[in-house]
Amino acid sequence: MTSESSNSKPTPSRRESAAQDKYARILKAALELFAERGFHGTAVPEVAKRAGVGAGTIYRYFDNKESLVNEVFRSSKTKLKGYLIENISGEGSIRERFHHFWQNLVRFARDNPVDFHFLELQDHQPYLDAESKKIELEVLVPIWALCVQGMRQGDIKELEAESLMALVWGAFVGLMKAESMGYTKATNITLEKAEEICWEMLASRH
Amino acid sequence: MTSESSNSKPTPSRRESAAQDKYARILKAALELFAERGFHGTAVPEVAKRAGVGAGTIYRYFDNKESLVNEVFRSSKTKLKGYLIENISGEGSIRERFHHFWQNLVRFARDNPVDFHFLELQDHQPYLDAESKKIELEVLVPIWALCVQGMRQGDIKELEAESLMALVWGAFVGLMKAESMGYTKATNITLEKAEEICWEMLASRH
DNA sequence: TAATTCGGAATGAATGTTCATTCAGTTTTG
DNA sequence: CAAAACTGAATGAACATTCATTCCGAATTA
Repeated sequence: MTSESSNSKPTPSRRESAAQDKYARILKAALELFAERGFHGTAVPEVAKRAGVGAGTIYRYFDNKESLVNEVFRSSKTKLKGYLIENISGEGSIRERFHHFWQNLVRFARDNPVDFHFLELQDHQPYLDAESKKIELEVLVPIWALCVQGMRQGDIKELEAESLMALVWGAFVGLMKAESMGYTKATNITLEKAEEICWEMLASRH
Repeated sequence: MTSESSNSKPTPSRRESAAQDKYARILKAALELFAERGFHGTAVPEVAKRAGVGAGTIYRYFDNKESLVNEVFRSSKTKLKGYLIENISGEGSIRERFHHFWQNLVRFARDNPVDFHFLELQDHQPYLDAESKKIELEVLVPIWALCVQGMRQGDIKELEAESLMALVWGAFVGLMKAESMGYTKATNITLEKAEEICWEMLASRH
């Protein structure tokens, strides 16, 4: 987006790397504030302050506030997508693949609590643009595939895949939300049990 | 809050009932807009317009915007609480009582989609006052009691009740959210299956 | 190499807008 | 008619965005 010589230079000149760094800092600051206070609750100059740049600088990297939040959203979703595809599309039983999926999800939430909070605890619909919606779907594809194959093999219940996914994903989010609200502590033990419990949601009886 | 004779007559003078009506209209308009655009995304004069009152009138009934959103929150939570306690605290097997709980939840979401959306699809934490937080907990009590008794009887898995509740509640919310995003349709059939699936989350293996 | 020039990047005060809240004047009620 | 309720234009604060100016690394010169 920011630097990027057409094809020639692999030397990222001091100026170029400063720009990359600045872009990243703005994105990070925006993520943190949006996660904490929501889109409308966050003032652009606050983002600038946290990123350590002038307010005007943000508009050199992003068209406007809405485009900023969309890039934040895509960045977080892409990160999530990266976590979720690990080990998933591969071999192994459906149960094993579900185990990988679950672990990936836990790992993502643990490694990136702010991204997770931003992605799940807000209603993004009103400002998402087409590209963001596309990425949103891409994230679901590998999980959907897992469900469908599981059904074909008879390991997973015969129910609309979308609904099953929503139940499992919702359960996980519910648990994380309960933790962030201080109702419970998502220990390793709890998460392992939750995995088993959620698997039972999917697993067909025998 | 608004009228309220110190102790004497329940004769709701024309003025009093007009006031009650106005109060209700403001609350309803605020709920709708907060559900749709969030707290910060909603302008007070918009609420006034939708309620069909002057902007200043809102401040005769509510101290400020934050107190308004808290009253909306309490109103919705109280409504939810009303639905949830029906048939729950009574007799019957744990499974039957779970069935009632589930039906109450479905009924609430069906009868009050806007309240449901408002309650579940927002991050309220930042503006909730003490009384609102208190009501939030009250809603959970009967469900918590169900879990605990179920565990004592050996019908429900031995896991922190808070975590189990979070999983089931989250699963339901996930399903509703998927529907509101157009990923799936929460038909009666789907909801019945979802009930069975969620019960299996709770049920101890014999 | 040291001095000078150059152009895009960065800045933050300035701008016009939107918002929560107030209040002076008007209407309704009893 | 006095008191209370209501109204929406007015107010000042906060906001998103702009833009005249400054800054800085690199290219050019000597």
